[in-house]
Amino acid sequence: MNENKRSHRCGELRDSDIGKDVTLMGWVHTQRNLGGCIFIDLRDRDGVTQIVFDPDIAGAALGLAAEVRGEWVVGIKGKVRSRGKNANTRISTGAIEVAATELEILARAKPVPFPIENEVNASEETRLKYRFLDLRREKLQKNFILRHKFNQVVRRTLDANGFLEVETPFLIKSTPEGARDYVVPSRVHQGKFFALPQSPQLFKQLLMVAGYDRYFQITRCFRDEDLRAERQPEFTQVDLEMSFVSPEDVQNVVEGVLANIWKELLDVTLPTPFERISYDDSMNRFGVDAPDMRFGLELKDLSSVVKGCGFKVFVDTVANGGVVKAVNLSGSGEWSRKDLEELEEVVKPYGAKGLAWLKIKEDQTLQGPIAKFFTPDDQANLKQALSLKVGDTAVFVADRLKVANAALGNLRKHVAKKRALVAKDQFRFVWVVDFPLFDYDEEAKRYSAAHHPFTSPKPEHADKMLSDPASVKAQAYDIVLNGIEIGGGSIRIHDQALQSRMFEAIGIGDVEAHAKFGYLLDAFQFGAPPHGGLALGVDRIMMLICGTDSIRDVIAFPKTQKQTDLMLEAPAAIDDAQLTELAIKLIEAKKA
RNA sequence: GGGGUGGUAGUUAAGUUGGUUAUAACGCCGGCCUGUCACGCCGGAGGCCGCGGGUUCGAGUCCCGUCCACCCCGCCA
Repeated sequence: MNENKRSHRCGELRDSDIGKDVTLMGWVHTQRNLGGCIFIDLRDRDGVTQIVFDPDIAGAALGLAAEVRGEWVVGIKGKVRSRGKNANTRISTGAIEVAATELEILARAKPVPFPIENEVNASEETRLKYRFLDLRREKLQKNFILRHKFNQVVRRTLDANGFLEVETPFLIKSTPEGARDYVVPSRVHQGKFFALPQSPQLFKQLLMVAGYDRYFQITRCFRDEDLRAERQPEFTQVDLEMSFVSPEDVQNVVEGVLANIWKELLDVTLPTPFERISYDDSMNRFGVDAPDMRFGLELKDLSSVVKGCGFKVFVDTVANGGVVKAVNLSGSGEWSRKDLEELEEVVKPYGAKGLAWLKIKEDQTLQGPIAKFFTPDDQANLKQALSLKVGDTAVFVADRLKVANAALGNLRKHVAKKRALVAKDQFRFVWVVDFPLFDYDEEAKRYSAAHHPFTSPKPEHADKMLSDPASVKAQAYDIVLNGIEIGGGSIRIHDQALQSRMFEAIGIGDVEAHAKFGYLLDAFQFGAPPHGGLALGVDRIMMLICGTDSIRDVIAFPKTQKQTDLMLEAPAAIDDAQLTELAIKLIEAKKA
């Protein structure tokens, strides 16, 4: 075994290989010493093969095999033979075993802190500290094999569509809008800082100006915001941009990419084109801008129905400009008082002050704490508006529109999950289109860009940008899968005058705009083609493909919720010499 | 920044109204065992009960603070 060469991988041998002399190398998954003979399950990322050390043929290797422990790295030579009726049907190589004649210990291993098995027993903390061991688990290896394939399909498909892969810089300039930037000090220019890109947005637009029509990149983006189960401080996007296109052109390309991915990774044929829903419809019917349309439980606005009823909370809310929205929970089973109290807890984090409910009794009358406030006429109207039948339960939130939508929109997702209303392996893609161009920032008392400030308004709305910003729709679109936003994009502004008007609308003056984005505005003076694009969130898509709830299962070396790396113990202090070189002095440095 | 859940042996967990020597499983170490595949059987070692205070005759258990992990809200153009 001097050459360190394998003849096969550990998932490869079949009964057609019986009789062959083979060399396998890998990790000792388990060792079973029966006294006379010893079995070793040898593992690599390809699979597991049973090695048997038979005293009749193993010779000196038998004694060595007795010493071997879990996760040692070994090489073995031997002959493939049938396991006959001892075959193991649970592994791909189960029909055969290798009768070893030689064993070489390539690396010993300390006892591992947790077993290398698919069923995760160890805590997240332990797993992250020993990430290189966690990554040995078959489940994670499968995820990263799929992620590799994802990248291959993206590159192949976009290449076939005439896209060029171009790399853009990581050390760039901090921008005022958007998320918090990660910042890198400059040694050469003391007191000045680079920022890491939140996305390659401006570069891809400059590439369009440069004539590199149809650009793409699979690239890292950095945002210094707090984490969630589906959010990491550095994450990966498939970023793409095209010139001389409509939103539909971009959407077609993206549908083609996603269809190829689902076909090749999951053998699922996606029906195209995907469904489309307007932002307004999505908010009205589902309460959120990323609707999960795999199940019903749609929201209904009952403001006009209840504005004259006897329930003061509803009446006052509507009179003060709020809304009363409701969801008929029919089709999700019986709801006890205790269940409904739990739902109230679901809704509270979104600012809802309470969750009213009504049930329809056998005799068609309403039951519930608020039932007495409704006249027979009101009751009839409610029943009709919510399509309430005997046995149904409806829940109500009365609040500002934003709160009512968020509360009930997330409640319906919660109910669907809890009551298992969604069939497994269902993929419902939908385009959400006609987003508003602006958001009103209630704290700053001004409008800000809903998507980003380079998003083009719908042409017919462009003249209302300053006079009636709230009504302006953007040529912006998100792609949503099963209620999760997996990508978004827009047609961009390519006209310098329009771009200036956009900055004006969001309160960025000429001077500031030129200071921050001068290079883009300059570029627009030298022949900018109409262009648009989109970015896909690779990590979130991989979560859905791999069927996991944690983004850490699809990122090889992820960070904790507090943005640390438990394996590297990063971030870490740097020494004084480095600080001096950067001309940085720490103030009130929190002791690590 | 706020809310919630958790932290006890290498790992995962149990630990009663505060009360003698803190349990179990897996793993680890030693012994036996020739068809196992979660091998089996016998024996053994292994503890800063996250950390720091406090209450108490006495704290894994009660109180205060703090650190870490996870989930959620805010935040994420």
